[in-house]
Amino acid sequence: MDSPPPSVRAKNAEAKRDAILQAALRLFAEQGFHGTAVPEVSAAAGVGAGTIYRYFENKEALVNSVYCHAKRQMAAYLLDDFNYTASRRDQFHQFWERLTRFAQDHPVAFKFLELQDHAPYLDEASKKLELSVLMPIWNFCEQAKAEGVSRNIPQEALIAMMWGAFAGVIKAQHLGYLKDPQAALREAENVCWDMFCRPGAS
Amino acid sequence: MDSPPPSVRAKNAEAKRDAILQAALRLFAEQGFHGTAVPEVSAAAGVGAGTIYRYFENKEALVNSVYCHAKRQMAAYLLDDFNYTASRRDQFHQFWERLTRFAQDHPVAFKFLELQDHAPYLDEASKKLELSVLMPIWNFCEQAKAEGVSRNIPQEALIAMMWGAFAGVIKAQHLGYLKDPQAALREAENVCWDMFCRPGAS
DNA sequence: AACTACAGAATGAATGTTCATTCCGTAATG
DNA sequence: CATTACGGAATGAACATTCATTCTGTAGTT
Repeated sequence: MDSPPPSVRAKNAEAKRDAILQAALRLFAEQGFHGTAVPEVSAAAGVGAGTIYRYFENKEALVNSVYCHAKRQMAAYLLDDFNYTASRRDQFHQFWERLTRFAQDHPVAFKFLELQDHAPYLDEASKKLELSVLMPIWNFCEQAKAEGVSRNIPQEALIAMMWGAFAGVIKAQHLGYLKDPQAALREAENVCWDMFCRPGAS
Repeated sequence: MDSPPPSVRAKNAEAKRDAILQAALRLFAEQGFHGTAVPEVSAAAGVGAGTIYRYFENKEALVNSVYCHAKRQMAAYLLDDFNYTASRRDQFHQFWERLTRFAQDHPVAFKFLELQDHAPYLDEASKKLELSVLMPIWNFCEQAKAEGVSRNIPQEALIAMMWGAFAGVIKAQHLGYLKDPQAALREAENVCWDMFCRPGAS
């Protein structure tokens, strides 16, 4: 609708907003929401304390913006150009490979999202976005189950376990527990697939 | 050494200490460390604000006491009278059944432990206790691997995934996502066993 | 047994600190 | 020159912790 002259102002504003979001992401991921002071964020972003309130209504709005930004990024990695016609195993591989790549490219964002999961200060917009990542995985599991590809147990439990296992390896990697993270992640895919599919089926 | 008369005083003191620990456990589990105010804890425990500081040096010492208490409880569930002579599969079943029972009997403690995992304010005593739970699981996995029972992938990754999967189901249960939690937990054991052991081996 | 005096446990108002948010003088923009 | 954005000191609320005081169980006295 409006775009003719991306004035110097607008450019700076966007850059400043991004700096704040990035600093907040890092600090919230490291110290949690309540453990991070707003002036701490402003200092890390290289702006004045008051400036944050020009871009975000308050601390809660800030954390929700960070959350939505990170979640949208994750959703993009997961879904952009996804090939829904591939075999179940290949779709699983796509999911795995995409989530892995997101976690590698944006480790801080991944940690942040895990930490703030289901936090009471997340608003409707954040919760709605949460679903946008879950839905395609849910549908995939439902279809795989209907086809008899996956185990015949409640999807809720299966999804919870697979996500938990995935998040577990990533966390172990971040903590430096894995000698060869790349290899571990590759093997983890097979482990999770065996978890997912019927025993006996390869 | 000293035990003759557990005087009224000593009884009251122990009861009060327990009330504080229990209130703190619940609030920290629900709102996190930084999200919980000390006077909030004292109110929930039914004692004065100052009383907390008669029993704990400060807020950090309090959260560490809560952590150690909960972790010791978990360790007791996991290890007391464990039968190390059983088959690998039966040992696995013991671990699973014991952890499950702990999570059912003490859901708040389990949530607390998951939430405070690797928090920067945990002291040496807490970190040491952490190991006491991990060690026997670690040894079990090492032996199973040596015998060719488990998958031939790094234990660190396997343990991280199994713990993640277990914590995932429990979390799903707490969030009310599972229609039949008991059944889900029973099936989850098999899923995790398949995760653990060589593909093809039953 | 009834009474008194004492030690130390409990209390919550008071204290100093930290934090989220606001305000205003200054600088940059158009 | 008029507007808008900025930084960071200022503000007031909330917090962790302290401390002067009250309360309570215990031991000693009659």
